[in-house]
Amino acid sequence: MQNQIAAFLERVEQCESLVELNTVVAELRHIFQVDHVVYHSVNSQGDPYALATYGQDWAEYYECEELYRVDPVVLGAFQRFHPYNWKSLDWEKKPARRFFQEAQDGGVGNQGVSVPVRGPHGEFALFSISHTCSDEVWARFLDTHMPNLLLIGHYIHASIRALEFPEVDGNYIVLSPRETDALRLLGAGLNRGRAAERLKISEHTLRVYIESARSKLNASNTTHAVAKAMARGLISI
Amino acid sequence: MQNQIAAFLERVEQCESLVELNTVVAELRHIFQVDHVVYHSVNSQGDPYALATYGQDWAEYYECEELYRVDPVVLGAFQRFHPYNWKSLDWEKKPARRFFQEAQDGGVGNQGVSVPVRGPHGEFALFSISHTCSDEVWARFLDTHMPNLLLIGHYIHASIRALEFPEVDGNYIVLSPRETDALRLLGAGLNRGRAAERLKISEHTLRVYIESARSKLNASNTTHAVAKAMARGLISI
DNA sequence: ACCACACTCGCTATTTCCGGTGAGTTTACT
DNA sequence: AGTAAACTCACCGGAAATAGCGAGTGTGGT
Repeated sequence: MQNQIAAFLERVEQCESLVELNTVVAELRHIFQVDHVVYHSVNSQGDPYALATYGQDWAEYYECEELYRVDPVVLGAFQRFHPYNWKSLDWEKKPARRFFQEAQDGGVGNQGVSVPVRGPHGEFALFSISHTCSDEVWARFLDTHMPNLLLIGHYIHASIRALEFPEVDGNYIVLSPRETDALRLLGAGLNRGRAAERLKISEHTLRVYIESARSKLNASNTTHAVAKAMARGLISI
Repeated sequence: MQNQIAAFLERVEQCESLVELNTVVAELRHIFQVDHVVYHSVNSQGDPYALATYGQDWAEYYECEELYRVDPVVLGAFQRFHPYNWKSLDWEKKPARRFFQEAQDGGVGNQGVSVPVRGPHGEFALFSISHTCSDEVWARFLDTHMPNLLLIGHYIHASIRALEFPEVDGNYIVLSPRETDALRLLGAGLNRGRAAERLKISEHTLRVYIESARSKLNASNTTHAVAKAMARGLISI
């Protein structure tokens, strides 16, 4: 089994198109003997991408009704780090119960597990597996495969990133150390006065850095500059 | 070997204190037969945490001189997702070359690999392993252990989170749709007037959203709020 | 039925930021 | 050895954001 998974990861890594990736990922159903496998970006914008083995009816219904706003799996993803069993989520609320029923009818299955995947540039995606079985069988499955799921989710994400951004270094922007310092402190909530104090320079000098960073980043104001710098991975707060 | 690693992951998961975790992680040196193992949070705020087997001299020097500002390993981490070989970084610039030399003298080793780890709440950490050996030997090591390193980094992070925040749901932040809209537009460079126009609401109403988002995020100003929201994956520009 | 919260609107004073114009020293690449 | 870029400092007027006081509606959960 572990060999099968290692081979699968390698295949994912070597995919040369999203279509190919799609078919490779769908094969996981056979490897794990489960009903469905899903990878989709949760992020509101950027690269909306979904790759699912669900029936088209359910997928379309989910999309049209914007069920991600109600789906406990998605909502729970924001606060979790490790792969989590769907059973551990809060299904008590009325909309959640309704959603669960509809998902069942849509063929999703009564058991599921999801892996949150966070990338640079704020990408956020979910890799999930769902199945129909008893709690005991499912618990055993999770016990064996939690680490594998984490790996698979990350490898799929990495592959998609590689396919979508082949030339990462094409439009590189380099901020000087002082510019970086300035944006980092501003992003951390300091105003110009305090940031200048912290860097032991005059506020005027600090302003020069902000403005040069702003012009490099083609940003219209400080907030924009900080946001762009974060999105490009030039700073982190 | 894979059994050893599975056992290690389990031990990490069951650690009941940071001290214990520290010793457990240090044992990785023996499992992998490498010089050093490091886990440290890169984030400026939140929970500055470091766990390293480096000599104290180097660690203190690094800290005092703020070498993270120059360290290509840290700078490269911001835009990477997958574990990356230190050799793949840009060591051409003068400060980088100097840093490399100093790190060598500090006993870090000439080879290394790092795993970026991103959590909810905007945590960002690096798990790294360094060693002294030839490129060929190192390449073989990476070939075998890349997936393991990813797992280990994530499990350590999860363990630290569990120890530091036993009550995960205490400090979770949810922005309302309008608050999200507001921060996204501000992060995209619009000023309040234009953002309000875009959302077809009065500027005053927009201001209310900004302030409620600011208070939820515990941010001192708009820039801070946008930065925090981005770091947490609540918005993306 | 009530409470909490999301959504919508307005005014004023104070603080902070933006844009434009300067100049001088040191460091680094070619 | 020359050029480019980073780093440091200063002034001023106008634009924008923050802080402080408000009020009213609609929805969802206990």
